Amino acid sequence: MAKIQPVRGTHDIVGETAARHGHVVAAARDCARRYGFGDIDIPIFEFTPVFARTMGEGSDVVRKEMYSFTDRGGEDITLRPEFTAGICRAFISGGMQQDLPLKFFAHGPAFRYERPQKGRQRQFNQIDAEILGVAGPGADIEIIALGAEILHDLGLLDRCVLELNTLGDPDSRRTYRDALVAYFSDHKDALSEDSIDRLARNPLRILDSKDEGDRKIVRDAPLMADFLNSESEDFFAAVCEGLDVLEIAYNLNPRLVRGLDYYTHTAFEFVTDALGAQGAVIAGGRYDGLIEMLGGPSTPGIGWAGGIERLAMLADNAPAPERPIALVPLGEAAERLALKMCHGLRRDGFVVDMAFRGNLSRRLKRANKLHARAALILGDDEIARNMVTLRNLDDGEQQDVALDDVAAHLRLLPE
RNA sequence: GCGGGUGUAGCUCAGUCGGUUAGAGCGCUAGAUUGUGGAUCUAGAGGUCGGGGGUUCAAUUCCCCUCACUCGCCCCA
Repeated sequence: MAKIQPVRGTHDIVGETAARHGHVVAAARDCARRYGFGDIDIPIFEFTPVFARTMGEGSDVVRKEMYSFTDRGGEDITLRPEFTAGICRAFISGGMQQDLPLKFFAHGPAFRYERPQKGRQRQFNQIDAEILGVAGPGADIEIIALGAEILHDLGLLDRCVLELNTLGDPDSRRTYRDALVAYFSDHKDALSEDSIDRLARNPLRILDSKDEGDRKIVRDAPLMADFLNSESEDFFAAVCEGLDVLEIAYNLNPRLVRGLDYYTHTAFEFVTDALGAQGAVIAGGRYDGLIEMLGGPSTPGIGWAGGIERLAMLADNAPAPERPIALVPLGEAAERLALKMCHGLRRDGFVVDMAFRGNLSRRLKRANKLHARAALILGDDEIARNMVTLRNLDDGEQQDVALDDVAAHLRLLPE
């Protein structure tokens, strides 16, 4: 390591990027709040089984992407690769059964050991929403509507497509899975190497293969729709009907499957073609058996996660930062007075910048670089008259303002 | 984990068919302007040419390895 470097797949988020990330989180949380979701903040690491058991021992995430380690007390710990399992664990440990239904919004970093690409880092940030304790399709409709509304608020909804599918209840899923295994086993010699591997581990995934040969075989594969029992069928119909009422467009995609074991019924992805291979910006589904898997009371759940980096790359409607007022003291007496004035104006709610050093010219240059609306120039002349020079930096107009009237005059300035 | 591309100043990039002190634009610093920013002009700072090894009289340039980014696969947010 000649030059000090960030660890592979990690990024420093500063400046414009930080503003965009902040905007995505703020917009999402604000929207979630209007939908009645409360904030939850969970640990960044958990005992490894929390993720290993729920996501599935056969899933890629568990098999090769987890940041797991033994801590100094000998505990087997994993940095969270997602939020859902941790939130369900929190639900169980916190004894929250009596408060059902619960609606949670969370955001923060997650970790997966993968090969980095644009929109895919090893430490990445997610927004996350979960509804616990609602068995009916109302939760599915609301959670998808929330995702759509956040995309709308970010100005991205018309650049995304909602892909929708159902995996049915566990019974339906199991019979379908068996049928798929039977079908693909008959065509095993024509399948790609990857898909032969999937056949053993996660046969549903073959439906999603990009391999040309696989696609041909998939074309005639049995369809989930034909294996849904009537309850699952009715459930999915109700979800679709709700989305129709809300005029949320969706694309029924029978090949949309999820890689994690805990999903049942509704599965969905908001995808974009603007990010290359990493098209999913918000994705999730129903996971009715998950909490039980963790040893909790049988409790239905549904949720989604969104990639903040991906959303931030697309969303260009972040509000411009508020333009500051530059305070420019000249001389020692002025420094002291300005220090106090600066504090007072900030307490009054103004965004105020006071450079730590420099003459008038330098400080005005800095003010200009910060895109300040105005400068308050305070020198011996002004102090003698109990005034301050207020310079509008957009048009160069200057006026003398009494020290006591500064706030009032600043309020009259255009943004 | 597999395959392809890229890596030269803070940023965006030229360039060297192997040969003295490696360039530009933008940005940065200072001055013209010791109390007036943006524009202009002048000057300056800033590079072990991603890192390590090899070939050679000589490597930023050729070869090997490695690291990082990037595109696709895999997987996923």
